[in-house]
Amino acid sequence: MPELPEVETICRSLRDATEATPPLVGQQIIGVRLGWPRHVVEPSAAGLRRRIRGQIVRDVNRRGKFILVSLDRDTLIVHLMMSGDLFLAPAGTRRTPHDHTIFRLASGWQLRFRDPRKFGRVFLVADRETVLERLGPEPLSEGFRVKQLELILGRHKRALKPLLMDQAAIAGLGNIYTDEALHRARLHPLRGSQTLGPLEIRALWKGIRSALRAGLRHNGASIDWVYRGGDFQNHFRVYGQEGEPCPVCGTTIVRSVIGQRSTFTCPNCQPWGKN
DNA sequence: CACGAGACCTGTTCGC
DNA sequence: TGCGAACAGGTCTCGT
Repeated sequence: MPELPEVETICRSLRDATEATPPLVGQQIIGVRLGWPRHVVEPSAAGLRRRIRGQIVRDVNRRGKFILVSLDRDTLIVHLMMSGDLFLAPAGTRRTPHDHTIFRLASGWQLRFRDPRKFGRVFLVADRETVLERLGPEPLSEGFRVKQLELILGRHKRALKPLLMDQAAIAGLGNIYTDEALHRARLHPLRGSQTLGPLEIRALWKGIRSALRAGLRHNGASIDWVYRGGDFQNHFRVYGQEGEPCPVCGTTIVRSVIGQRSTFTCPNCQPWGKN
């Protein structure tokens, strides 16, 4: 479930109290259960258990697709990968077989990392930059200007789609939002990054931001059995819409495979070969 | 440097 | 109904 809007939505839900759950900020971690120790990249499982005990959550933020839980001395970093979810639950609540990593809180609540496919990752580090240093810019930040996108596109000689999904180029885009952004920009995913004209670069910049903002407005997308909450899946223009009419021109959306990922395009709005 | 294939995992859905 | 294949929001590593 996790691209930038879904991860951001989860961060907000953890940071802020709701009628159902307390805020994570201010809570003290008193223990950890590691049902799938391979989730932990660093330090060792034993090191994580020892170091995290007693630390209080000071803030919850996001960088790219990473969730950053600021503690007194360290930062707990979680990457949800394909199937992860991070949420608060009362200690008494029954846990599913996929609630592998559980942080026990002094309040009696638990921070649970549920991850059926077990691809997710957990870090506990003093310097978060050791994990985040390779990430590209935040596409929704103030500083992300058309000029910066132009530089990124020009630095490489790659197809647009794999470049946009490269977290070192731009942080936060995944398979869904890349397709949605390219459709908004009316660009084919296989266009060479260095072949775009000024108007196309501006259109791509707008497309990226508007696709992400739309996702955020709907609290992200909930597709499979994973994730709850969001309903952006009901507003996809091309992703998963093979055989359906393009909402812009009515042409039938087609599916192809690019970089081993399903890719959805409108052949009319995003022509290939004719430009 | 750019790209494709394979690995890492489990669950759901689709076709026969 | 049953069973295997295909597929899933991500990233890493290896070979060309």
